[in-house]
Amino acid sequence: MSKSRPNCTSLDIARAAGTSRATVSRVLNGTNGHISISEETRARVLRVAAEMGYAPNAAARQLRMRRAQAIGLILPPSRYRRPGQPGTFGLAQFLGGIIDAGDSTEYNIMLAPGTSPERAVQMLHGKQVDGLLVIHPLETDPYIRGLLAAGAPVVSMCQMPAEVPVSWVDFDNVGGARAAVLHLAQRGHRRIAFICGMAGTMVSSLRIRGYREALDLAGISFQEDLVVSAPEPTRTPQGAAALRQLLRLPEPPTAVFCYRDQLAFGVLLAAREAGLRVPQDLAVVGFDDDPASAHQDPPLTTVRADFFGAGREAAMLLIDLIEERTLGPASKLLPTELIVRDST
Amino acid sequence: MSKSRPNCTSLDIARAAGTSRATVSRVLNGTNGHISISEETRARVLRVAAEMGYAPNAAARQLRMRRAQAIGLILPPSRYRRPGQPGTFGLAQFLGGIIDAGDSTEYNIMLAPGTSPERAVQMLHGKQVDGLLVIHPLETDPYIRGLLAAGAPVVSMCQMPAEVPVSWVDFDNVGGARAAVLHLAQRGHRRIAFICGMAGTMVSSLRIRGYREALDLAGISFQEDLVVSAPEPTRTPQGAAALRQLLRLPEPPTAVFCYRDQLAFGVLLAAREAGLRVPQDLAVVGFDDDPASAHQDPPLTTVRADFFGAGREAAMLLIDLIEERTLGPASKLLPTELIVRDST
DNA sequence: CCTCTCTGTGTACACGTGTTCAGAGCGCCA
DNA sequence: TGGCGCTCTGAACACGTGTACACAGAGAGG
Repeated sequence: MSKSRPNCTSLDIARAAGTSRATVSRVLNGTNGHISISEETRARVLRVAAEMGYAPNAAARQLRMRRAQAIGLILPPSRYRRPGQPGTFGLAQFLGGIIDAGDSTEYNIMLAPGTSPERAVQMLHGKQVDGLLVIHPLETDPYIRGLLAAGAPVVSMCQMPAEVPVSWVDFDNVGGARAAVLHLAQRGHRRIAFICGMAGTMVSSLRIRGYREALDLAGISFQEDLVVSAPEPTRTPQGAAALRQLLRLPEPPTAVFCYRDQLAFGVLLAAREAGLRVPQDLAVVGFDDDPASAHQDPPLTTVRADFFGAGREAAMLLIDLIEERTLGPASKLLPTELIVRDST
Repeated sequence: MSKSRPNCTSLDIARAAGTSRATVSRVLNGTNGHISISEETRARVLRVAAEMGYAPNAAARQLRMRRAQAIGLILPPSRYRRPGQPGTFGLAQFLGGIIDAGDSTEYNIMLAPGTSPERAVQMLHGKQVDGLLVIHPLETDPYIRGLLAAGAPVVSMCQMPAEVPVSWVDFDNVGGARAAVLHLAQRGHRRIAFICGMAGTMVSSLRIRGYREALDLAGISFQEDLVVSAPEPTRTPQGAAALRQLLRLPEPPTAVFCYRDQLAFGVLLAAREAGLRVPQDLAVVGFDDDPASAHQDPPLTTVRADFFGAGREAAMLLIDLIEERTLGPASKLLPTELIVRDST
C-alpha cells in the first residue's frame, strides 16, 4: 500500500515527475483536446501520482470548472427528521438507489440542511450542488416552486400535476391501486373500503384515483363512507383506528385497500381484535411491499413498489438534466406489481 | 420575495453598494479583526446583498479557508445498498440526528460513494470533507484502520475495542442486554435463551457479554446450547427459524432474549405457530424499540435505543474533533432504557 | 535556405473568496 | 503649521486547478 501524503498538490507531482503542472493535469484528466502527450511522460506522471497518493483538490476544481459535480438531496422533514418519528423502509431503499447512481456517474450526494427551501436555494446559488432531488415534498406547490425559481435542475420523487413545470420520477400509483382493487373485485368483493392518507397529498389523490377507476371497471358504485382518511403519521395505530371506524358502519366492508402497508398492519391487528378472520371475513391489501408484509399473520397481499429503482432513476434523470442531455421537464413512471399472499 | 440572481459575486455587491470587495467580505463575515466598519456602510452592504440574493461561492470559500465545512457519511453497504434489502428503521433516525447536528453547526453532510475505504480517503485528501462518520462498520479492522491512516478525524457509530485508536459513539449495548435478561430472571425464568447476530461483530459480542453478566448476577449457569446465532440478515424469518431450533432442545427455554426486535417478531410468529402463549408459555424480549414493536401481538418488551440522539452526538463529536475542541480518540456511551410491554 | 506543419511542453490567466498591509482622511495637540 | 493617533477603506496576494496560447524543435516540401 502506497504511503498516502495528505497534502499533495499537482505542482508537487509535476516537480517530482520533472515536468510542468499543465502536463500533469492533461495526463490525469485525459482532456488533451487535439494535443497528445508522449507515452513515456504519461507513464511517469501516472506512476508518480499513484506513489504520492495524489487527490485533486475538489474546491479548486469546482471553482475552475464552475460545477460542483454533486446533487443535493432534500429529505422530507416531517417524516424522517423528528426524534421518535420512525422512517419508512422506503428511505433506505431510495438512498441506496441514489448512492448507486452517484457511484456510477461520479457525482457526490449532499444532504440538504434545514426544513425550508431557502437553505437549499443557497446551496444552489453557492454552486455547492448542481441540482436538487426532492423526496416526497409535502407542501408541494410553494416548496417546489421556490426551488424552481432558482433556475436550477430539480427532480421530484413524487408524481406532480402537469401544471407544475418540474421533472419527476415515481411508481405508477394509479395503476398499482387499480390492480389491487380489481384483484379484490375479482375475488367477489363488492363493498371495498379505502383507507387513504392525508387529504391533499399527491400520492393519496393518485391512489384514490386508481381505486375509483377499478370500481368503475368492476361496475361497483362509489360510496363516500367507505373511504376513510387516516391522520398523519399513517402508521399501525391509525390503521387499526380506521378499521374500527369502518366496522361501525351499518353495512361494513368485506375488503379493505390500504394506502400503505403500515396501515394494513394495524388493520390486521384490529381485525383479529374484532374476531374477524382474514381473509375469510375480511380481505386486506396494502401498498409498498414493506419487508414486514411477508411476515404478517396472515402474510399480506400488497403492491410492490421499487424504491431502489426509483431512487436510481431519479438521480439519473437529474444528472441528465444537469448535463443537458435531457431538456425541460421530463418524467418517468415505474411499473408496480401486485404481490398476492394470504390476506386476500 | 426578493428577485434571486443566480450568479452574483461579492464584486457585484461591492459595486452596487459603492464600496470595495474587502469591505463586503468584512461586513458579511463579521471577522473584522480589530477593524471596525461605519454603521452606514454596514447597513448599505447588508441591504444590497439581501436584495440581490447573494450567496457566497462555496468552492472559492473552501479553497481559501482550507476547510470543506462538511462531513462524509459512510453507510453500511451490505445492509442498505443492495436492491431488495430492507433497511432498519434505525437508519432514518441516525440520519435525522446527523442532519440535525449539521443544521445547528452549519456543517454539510456528504454521502460517501463506493464500498471500499479508498473513495472515502480520496474525499478526505481532496478536502471535500473534513472528517468521516462511519455507520456500523462491518469488517471493522481493515476498514477503520484504512480511514485512520489518512490522518483525518473519524468517528464510528459502533463501540470499538480499546486497541483501535478511533473515536466512537454508541448506546450501552452491554447494559441494555443485561437489563433485559435481569428482567426475565426477576420474572422467575431460569432457562433464558439468547438469539444473537453474526458471530464476530462487535455489537453481537457486546450484547452477549451483557447476557452473561446478567446470568451471573442472577446465579444462573451459562448453557452453550441456549445461545443460537441467526445468520445475516438478522430479520423475521431468521428469528422464527432460531426459535424452532430452540424448541427442539430436550429442555426448551421459557424465555428468549433477541439481539434485535426484527428477530423477536419472527419469534412471536413461530411461537404462535407452535401453539405457545406469550408471555405465559414463552417470554420474549427484543432490542432497539423498533416502532413496530408496540404493535405486535402481544406488544413486545424491548430495550429502547436512541438512534436519533446517537446520530446527533456522533456528528457533534466529529465536528469537535475537526475543530480541535476535543483531542485524540474520544468515546461516548448513551444510556438505554428497558420498555416493559406484554410479551414478558 | 526558407517556410510551414506537426508534436510536445511550459507560461499565464481566470475562477471567487478571506485577509494582510499600506494608506487616505480627519481631529487634536504642541 | 507639522506631527500623531484613530477610523475606515481599497489594492494585492494566495488558495489549487483547467486550459488558451505561445513556443521550441524537428521534419518536409518548395
